[in-house]
Amino acid sequence: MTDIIRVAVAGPFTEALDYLPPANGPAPAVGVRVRVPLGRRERVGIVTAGPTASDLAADRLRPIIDVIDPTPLLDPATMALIEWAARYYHHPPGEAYLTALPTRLRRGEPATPGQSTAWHLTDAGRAAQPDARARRAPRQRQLLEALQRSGTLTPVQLAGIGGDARSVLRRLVEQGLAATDTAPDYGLLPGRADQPGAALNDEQQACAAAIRPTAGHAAILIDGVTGSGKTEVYLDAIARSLECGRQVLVIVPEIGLTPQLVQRFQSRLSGRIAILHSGLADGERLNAWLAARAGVADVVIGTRSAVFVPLARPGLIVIDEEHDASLKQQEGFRYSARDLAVLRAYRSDVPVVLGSATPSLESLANAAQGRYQHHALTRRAGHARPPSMQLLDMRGQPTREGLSQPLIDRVQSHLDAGGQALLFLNRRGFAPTLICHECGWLAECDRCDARYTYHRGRGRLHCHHCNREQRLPHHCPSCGSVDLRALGLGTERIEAALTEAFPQTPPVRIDRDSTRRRGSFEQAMQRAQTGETRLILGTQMLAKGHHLPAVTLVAIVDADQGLFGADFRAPERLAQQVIQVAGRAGRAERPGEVVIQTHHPEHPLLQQLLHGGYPAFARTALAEREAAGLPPMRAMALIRAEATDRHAPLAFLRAAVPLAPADDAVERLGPFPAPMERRAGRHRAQLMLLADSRSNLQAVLSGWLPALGRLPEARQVRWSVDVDPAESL
DNA sequence: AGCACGCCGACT
DNA sequence: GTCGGCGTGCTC
Repeated sequence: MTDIIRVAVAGPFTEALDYLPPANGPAPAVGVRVRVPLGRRERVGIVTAGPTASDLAADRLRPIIDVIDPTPLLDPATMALIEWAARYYHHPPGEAYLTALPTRLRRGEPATPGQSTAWHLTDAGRAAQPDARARRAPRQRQLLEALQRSGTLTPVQLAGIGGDARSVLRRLVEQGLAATDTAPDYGLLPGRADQPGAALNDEQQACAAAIRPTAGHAAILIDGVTGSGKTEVYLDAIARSLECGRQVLVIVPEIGLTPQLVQRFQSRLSGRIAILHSGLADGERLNAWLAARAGVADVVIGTRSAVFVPLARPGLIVIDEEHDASLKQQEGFRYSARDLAVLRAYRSDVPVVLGSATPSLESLANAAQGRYQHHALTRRAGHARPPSMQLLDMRGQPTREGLSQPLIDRVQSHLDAGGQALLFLNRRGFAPTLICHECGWLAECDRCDARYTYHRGRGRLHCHHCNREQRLPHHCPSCGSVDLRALGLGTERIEAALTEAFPQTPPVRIDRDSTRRRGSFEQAMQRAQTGETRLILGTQMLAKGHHLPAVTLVAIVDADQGLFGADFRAPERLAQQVIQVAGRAGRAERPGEVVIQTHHPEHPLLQQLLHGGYPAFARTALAEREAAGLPPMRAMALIRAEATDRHAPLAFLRAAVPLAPADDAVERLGPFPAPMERRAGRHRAQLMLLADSRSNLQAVLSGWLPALGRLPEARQVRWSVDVDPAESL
């Protein structure tokens, strides 16, 4: 038996691979990156164990090519978290390790931060008498004084001085008065702590008091209505953590990591802040990651993947908008940043805070079972009162492009009273369907089982599922009629209807189409926030975060689409959307009003929301999930398969069923075709597993999945497992 | 996932 | 006679 090193490399391997130690030099430590041969290629991998014995025949072993890191890149806790996640989500560990690393480290580049030049005075420079300086050119004098004042000058500070400071400095260096050195530059943002926080009310105080940075692990769910000041509680807890010398990790949904949020953190906290999100340049991302790992950053604000960032001195983890589906990766390594953050906090023995105005049913169930502390923030900050909510029965109502007369009247009266109105419709484009009035032909995408959405502004048909676009046909391809009509509602159409109904008050539309240009979202929001525009309409994008204090009316244009979704989570999503959008209204002095257009005013979900708000809805929804045997009461996993061939996905899943380990504790549903069977030219099917316990589910998956890859049918499909799926479509 | 090998169709 | 299509199989 030869001593080998285990190395996790990207590829379809369920385990790390065995390698001989490098020919020249000692065995690399666990946690360092190495370059290894794999087939004809060379790969970067992470050492996960060794030296140890191999089960493999010696003649199949190849040596490590070289060792990249002098010291471990990943600490044991981070490695254990990634290993655990790879097993739990049944994803190859090598891929899990590499997705946890910034691109540059993945490619094997050195783990060193950016460098910046800094200038300082030499002894000669310091010794130069003030009067001697006085004889110098004014620019030189200015820089000498600046160097004297601040000790060193960095490029950022130089930019503040202006002019061609660099060439003046070069002169000073030539004269021996100044010298350069290089210093690591992690590109961190300074916390300025120059704004006082609002005093916490008693609810916020009780909640903040429960977050004790040095008292070990606790999971705290902050269930706070919009405007109740969750962020103030986070900031209070973060500041106390920083005072204890601990780092804080804040995880936010992709869309939540806005400059405004960063600004707010900077203005309220001291210490250095690192930002981690997908929009960063490779170098910036590497710097932020290294700063977190080195303990140079005190606060790390990041999206999903930041849950894996190593921390030198972890003290607190915050997950904002914990209900948000974007915290679950939807392809490849399908991990939940929220769930992993809770596990990580537990293992690091630090508190974790989960905040939302509309907590996921998962988190509410955890709270009910005593695993999380549950803190409700029921009062809005300042004098803002909760909005009143009202259903508008659409049945039999005449409508103008989807707007009922009562809704138009409400909008008018709010505008008359000097308020702003916000209309929410979660469907962009002009209309979701284009139909031939002569023969009934529908404009359908030829790659998806879906209809084209008609975008009038662009004069095109657009499939929202595969992004295929087409010019608008002049006449029906089936019968030749020119009477093609738009059926149904989209934001463009509402915009047109509003423009006509309120000619004096031009609306601003905020959706992915209208905000495609860089900065146009901020611009539109600006117009809404300053009151320059008093009619605001849009999608999803409106529901998140931004304060619109002058909005007094919020209208949900069409609640019906969310009531009968195929996904069992559709009602939860609708409720969250309604509450989040409603939360935009009446945040200032004026009371807000929320109206919901529906053809199903008697629907229990709407009735619950209306009379008991989100908590009442959640109670009912949890009872329904319990009765139906669905998450969060039971654990779920999906096995998905897709292929260009129509029959292959179902054939694969049917072949898979008999290989499943017998276990009565795990219920199997399907296989069945996905609700939208064909998408982007691929046919899709799935098989659902439900179990009373996660460990039963895991046992079945572990005993089953390895056999699936060996099925001949597996070669015809792309298949994947999704543990705790966020969408079961 | 890559990247080879290998065994059948249309081309300089 | 080759160039190249993508089915099949392997990587420690």
